Amino acid sequence: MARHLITSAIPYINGIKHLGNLVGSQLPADLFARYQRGRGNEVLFLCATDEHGTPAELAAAKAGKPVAEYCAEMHEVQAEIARGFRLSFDHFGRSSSPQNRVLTQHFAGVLAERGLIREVSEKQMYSPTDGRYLPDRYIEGTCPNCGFESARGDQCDNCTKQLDPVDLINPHSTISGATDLEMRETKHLYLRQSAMKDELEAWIDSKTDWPVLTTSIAKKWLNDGDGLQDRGITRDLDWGVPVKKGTEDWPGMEGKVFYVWFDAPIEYIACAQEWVEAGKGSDWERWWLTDKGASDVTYTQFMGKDNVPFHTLGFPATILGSGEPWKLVDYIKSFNYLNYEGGQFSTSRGRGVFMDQALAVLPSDYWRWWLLSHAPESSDSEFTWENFQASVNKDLADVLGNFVSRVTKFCRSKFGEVVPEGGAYGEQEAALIADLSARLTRYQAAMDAIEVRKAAGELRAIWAAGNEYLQTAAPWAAYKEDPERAAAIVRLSLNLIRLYAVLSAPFIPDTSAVLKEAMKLETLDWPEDLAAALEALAPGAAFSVPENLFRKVLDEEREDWQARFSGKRD
RNA sequence: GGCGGAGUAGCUCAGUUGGUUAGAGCAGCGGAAUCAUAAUCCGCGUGUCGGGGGUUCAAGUCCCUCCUCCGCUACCA
Repeated sequence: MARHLITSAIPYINGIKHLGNLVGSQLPADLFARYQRGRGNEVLFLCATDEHGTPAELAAAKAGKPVAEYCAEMHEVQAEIARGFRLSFDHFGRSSSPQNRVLTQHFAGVLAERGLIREVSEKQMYSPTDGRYLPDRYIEGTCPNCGFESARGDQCDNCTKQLDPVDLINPHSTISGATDLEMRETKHLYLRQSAMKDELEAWIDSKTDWPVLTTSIAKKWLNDGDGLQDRGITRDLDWGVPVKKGTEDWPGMEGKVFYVWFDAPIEYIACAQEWVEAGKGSDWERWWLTDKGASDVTYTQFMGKDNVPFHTLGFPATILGSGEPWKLVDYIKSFNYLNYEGGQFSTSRGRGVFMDQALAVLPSDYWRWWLLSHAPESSDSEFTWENFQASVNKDLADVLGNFVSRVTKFCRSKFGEVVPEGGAYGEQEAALIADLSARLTRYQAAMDAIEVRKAAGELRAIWAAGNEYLQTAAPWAAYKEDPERAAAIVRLSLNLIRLYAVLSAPFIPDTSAVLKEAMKLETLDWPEDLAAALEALAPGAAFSVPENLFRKVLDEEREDWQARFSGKRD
């Protein structure tokens, strides 16, 4: 039995994520986790909230709450929404956990011992009014290049010139508007990624099967300009993991915390510890330490393209630099962005559909199906309400839902709610089984390779094959001349429903559960032999006709939602 | 500006290492069927493969150039 460690990029704590965020990491990760479990493999699927950093502090302040309290509440909000989307995390942790604090400090200590951390004294913009150092993007002023008045400290949005906050004319804090900004000398720790450039590059070069999106971004950072740069891993903030060298204090670093991008990936490991702490598992080391049983683990990470540099370079530098036997990622699946109705999803402007809103409008399976079957794998893709309506109505209601409906209702009217006896599978059935066997092989190959859209296409074709078969076999016609023949056709068709319950589970778990219930199945065993799988439901077995699996999205609803989500969420 | 991704049928997208008449789903048109959520099934595509130039017996696929969209650009995460 293969063992799969699967992690999704951890969503930031300050608010509810939109569908683009969902389809870029958590949802495909869940698809893969469910598939691997379905195949009978051992899976540890982890995710968490990323809770540290300036935006969390500011969001808490805006909400008028202590940051720890704010994060605890928002974590629960995100966890509830994740449950709503049926994201099957084995544990949904928190980067602010005690486990992550200890582990982050441990890594910093080990890296320091191995000479991979250097101290740098630098000047940072400080705002006495705000009582904090300001990251570049929280400073605005007039662009010295083009005169644009709302240029940010890192880059001018008007002329795109890259800036340093000190270049700005009349700089002010975007938090308070304060203009009494001053440069202060402060000391920070840098991870010497440059010293590991060759090792990282060799490792990346060995990953010839990774998506080009992943490797091209990694190589760009490795070779851009002067090559891979060292990265600051500490910040002058209150909220975060206090800087320590293992368990020892770090002279000169009092009052500072680690940078979120240092501690966030480490949470992947800490989350496994939290999983044990929560009583859900007993041995995290066999997933994470190669000398404690993790050498046979396949580790797959899922993320949006903006996260790629940190997962291909930063976190591996931490792992490799430690010299300890931590499990390194085997495959990085990265995604492009999902756009919304001709533009971008916008958290700040409330443009697009957010996870909580999506669930309020339709059951999660509708969203899971559309998002996964349109996953932005090769390029950015686009959500439109018209496409969404057409796709879910056709694929879910017409192709899958109606198949289940016509088969179960026909059987009930002619044979009762029981798998009919009599007749035998013949040529048409053999042809169907051959066709489905080929499709199943392709479906599995696509899922193994995490080719999400291709897998969705194969699954849809498997559903459609049921309708094609039924149309050709025409049990309603056969019944008049040869009821036994009709019985065999219906028996096979009912077995198809059982097959669909199994194969569809990774994409649409709730619907799969409804079918499992209706067919009165004990388990959802993956079909190793298709011919045998289509005789699993024996003559005489009882079933029940389920309610229609999917209702259709109406034109009026679509228009209503189109208007409601075009901007400004309450 | 630099780097990366993309530009293929009305729409959403496939198109391995260049190789026969460029594909799928949806929409549209025609037909069949009537078990079913008017749901299904079958048939129907002359598309300057963003523009131009080049290499080649052969290019959507390789090279050059230009145009458009998107992302990243290291202190947002």
